[in-house]
Formats: sequence, structure tokens, C-alpha cells
Amino acid sequence: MLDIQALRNDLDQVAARLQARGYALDIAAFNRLEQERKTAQTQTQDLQAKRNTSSKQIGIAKSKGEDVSAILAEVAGLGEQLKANEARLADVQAELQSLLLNVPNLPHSSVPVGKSEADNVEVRKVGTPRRFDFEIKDHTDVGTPLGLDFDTGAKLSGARFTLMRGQIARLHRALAQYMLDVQTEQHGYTECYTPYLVNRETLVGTGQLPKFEEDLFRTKSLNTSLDFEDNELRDLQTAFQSGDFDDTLTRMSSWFDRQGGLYLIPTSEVTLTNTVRDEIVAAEALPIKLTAHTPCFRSEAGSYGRDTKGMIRQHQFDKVEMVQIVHPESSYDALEQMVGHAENILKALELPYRVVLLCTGDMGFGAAKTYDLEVWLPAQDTYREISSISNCEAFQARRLQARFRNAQGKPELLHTLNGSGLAVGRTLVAVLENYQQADGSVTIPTVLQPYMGGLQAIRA
RNA sequence: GGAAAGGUGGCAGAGUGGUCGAAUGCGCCGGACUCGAAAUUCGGUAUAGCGGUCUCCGCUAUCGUGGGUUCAAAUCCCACCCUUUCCGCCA
Repeated sequence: MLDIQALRNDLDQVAARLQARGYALDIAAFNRLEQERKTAQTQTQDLQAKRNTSSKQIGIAKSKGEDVSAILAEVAGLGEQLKANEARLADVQAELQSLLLNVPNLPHSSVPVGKSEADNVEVRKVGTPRRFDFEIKDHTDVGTPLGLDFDTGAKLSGARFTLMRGQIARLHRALAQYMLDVQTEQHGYTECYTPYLVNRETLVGTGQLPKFEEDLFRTKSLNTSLDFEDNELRDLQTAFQSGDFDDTLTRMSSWFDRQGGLYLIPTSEVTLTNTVRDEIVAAEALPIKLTAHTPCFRSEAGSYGRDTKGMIRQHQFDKVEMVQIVHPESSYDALEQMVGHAENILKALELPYRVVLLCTGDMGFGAAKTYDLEVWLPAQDTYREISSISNCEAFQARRLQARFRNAQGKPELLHTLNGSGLAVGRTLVAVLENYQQADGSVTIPTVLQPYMGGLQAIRA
């Protein structure tokens, strides 16, 4: 969420910076809502002040045993007027809030302006892709004989699910364990175990909601009664029959909320970052560095047909996440550090990769600056995203009301950063493809061998 | 799932319709005392929004959340959420 003061004072400049990332801010709508808000708020507050003083007078008069009918007559009807004004103010503020919740973050000045992936800037390339003296296979062909089973995954759950058996399941676990150990032992992150199901508020805090509901999986509790109230059902029916689908969805969603429906996390950035929601942390506690190995669940709506083969794009994948919660002055240092923390994993695994600085048009909703790490996949003859590290500045912190006490003792918004360190599934893909041998076996990277019981290669 | 208790400031905890944003204690900040510290003592100490004559002042909101009653709600009523304890079930 952007600072509403920035929008009030500098609307044109903010709009121009948003334009750079392809977001058209509705300036007229904002101005109109702000105008309405201003009048509604001053009028409401005047009425409230009038009510408060009159009520106080009544209290004083009564304690003295005086007659209060004159003052009572004065405030007659004030209640109705006040109620109407308060309702109008609440409406306008809700509208402003929802407008604000849907505006993406401002890009940092060092971010290249661009429209798409094509405008991203390669920062550096590390490692040399291996030369193969045999015909290389992609990870599905390498992995299938070793226990990668897409058919069973599909049988159990559907497309974009995978079952792993035997050595390859162990390799997957070894990768996650290794990454977690490096992040905790070498980079100073605190290991966390977090819930995989979270409430709505948590997802609003990190920015997945309200805008990206369709990217998430949502559950509902079966223990509660699923009955609608009679009038609710009638209203829902009316909304549906009149073809007002927005209204229908709103009503269903509000009903759903009351059923205790929780969402599956799309990344543990959500849970780790939300640990500081509604907190005022001590400045000495900064930076807070957290890591977790969790599954991530994504509906992948709108990506039909993309990466349908293999385990590049799954509904469920594991990830070791890094989150830093820092003083605003050090967030850009922290961003560079975190890129290094993710790179160290790739270096240790001896996987060739490149670091890419995302352009304004390719960044995520909450990011002010993002680096992607892309790993070399020989079968695709290209680099593919394996990590994404972002500085969200105060964008999430403002939604979360996550603050610290500054030198003046005043609460001030923190900066939040998150990054993958790394995506485990895609790392497995990279290992399978880069370490494949002519005989169909896969060599185990040296650093993983202790996690594999000393095994140097896996074979069918 | 059943029963009970409870959710108040950074923390502990009082307040059960009226000058209550809220006693008191702890913590924190500043002063006094002291060579210095501790102890003692005095004063200060929430957040957000709006407005102004804008290093200051005024107004408004906030006592789990949402609604209701009332001229007036931390306090009364309703619904929900959460926490704790006991019982049941359970990995």
C-alpha cells in the first residue's frame, strides 16, 4: 500500500512513476473520493463534537439535579443526522481503501523502465554451462526412471502434481535440508516452522489479497454449519438472477469468510513477513532474518499451456524462503546481501546461473526492486527463474502496521524483503539436467552427498 | 465437540452508564539528590485521522471485532473471533 499522504501531495508524480510499471492510476477517481472524504469527515466530526459536548453538559446538569429537557431538545434528531454522516464517511473510506489496496508499489529509481521480461537487465553471469558429449535429456526423461512419477501425481490430484519415489525423493529432501542449513548456519537466518493455512488478513498484509485471489487455493471448514440465513439466500438469489455477478461473488465470499475458510500459502513469505503484523519491534532487534522450508500452493490460473510438461510449474512445490525485516535505511544493502545468500546455494551446487534485474513492467505487485536468479537448464538451452528477491520497502509494512521505534522514540514503518533461497523443485530440475550422465545416472553435487548418505550418484 | 473463565495502554492490572483516553504499579524518557551509580524523589510518557495562526494548539476516533440500546457505552444487549483451564476425541 502506498502512503496516502504521497498521493495527496504528489499525485501527478506518483501516477507517472506507476505508469512506468504499466499501472494507470485513476487520478480523477482518487481526487473525487478524497474530496468526498474531506467533506464527509469534517461534517461527521463536527456533529460528533456537538454530541459530545451536549452529552457532557447533560451529565453535569444531572449530577447537580438540574432540568435537562432543554439540552435534550437541542440534540433531538442529531443521532439520525450523525448516523447518516457516519455511514457516508465509512462508505467513502472503504472505497478509498480498496482503491489503495489495489495500487502496486512504486519502482525504485535504479529500476530500468520497461514493458516486459524482454527489458530486464542481465547483471552478471556465473559459471559455464557444461558441454555434453551425448544427447541430453530434459529433466522428465532423466527423472522418470529414477522415480519422478507424473502419472501417479495426476491420478492422485490432477495436472501439475508430481509424486517422487526413492532416490529422487531423497534428493529433493537433501536439497531442502542443505539450503536450510546454509541459510541458518552461514547466513544467520532463524529457522521457522509456519502454518500452511492462513486467514484473509494475513494475505492482505503481504499483498496477495484482495487483488490476486484467483492465484490462491482456498479451503473451507467442514465442521461449521453451511446454512445461509433465509434473507441471505434470498439476496444471493436475487443478485444471481439479475446477472450482477460482482454482487453475487461478494455475497458468496462474505458467506465463505464466515465458514472459517482459510487459504493455502503461495509462499512462506506470507507467514514469515506477517510475524511482525501489528507489532512495534525494538530497533535493537533489527534486522530480523527468518527462513522456512514450506510447500507453496498456487492455482496457476491463467498459465494454461505454459510449462505443462515436467515439474517447472506445479500447483504444489517446496521452497526455502528468506525474509528480512529491516531498518528503512538498510533495506537496499539487505537486498544485495540476500541476492548473495541465494547465489551461494547455486555456487555451492555448481549450477551455472545469471542474475537479472527486473524492469518496471516485470516486477511483482509489492516490489520496489527485484532481482531474479535464473539457472541454466541445458535441455531448454536457456536460463530459467529459480529465485526472486525483492525489496518491498514500506509497501507491505504499511498494510501490516509493522513498525519499530526510531531514534526519536516514534513508531516508524519497517522495510520488508523476501527471496527464495531457493525453489526446491526447480533446483531439483536443474540438478537432474546439469548432472545427467550418458548412462542415465545423475551425479550428486558434492555438497549434497552428506545428505544422501554419502551417495555419489543415483541410477535406476 | 461439551463446560467454565477471560480479552483494557509497551507490560501487569483497576474500572460495571455521565467531565474516563482510562486509576495504580512496572518499564521507558527528562530533572533533583550523588564524585558517579544504586536507592529515593519530582515531572513526562499511546496510536491514527482531520483542521489551524503548523517545532505548538484544537477537534475526532480507538478498551478483541462487528452490530444494537441511549442525549451519553470500556461499562448494558446480540453475534462473531481469539486465549486459558477442565472433559471428550485425536496424529
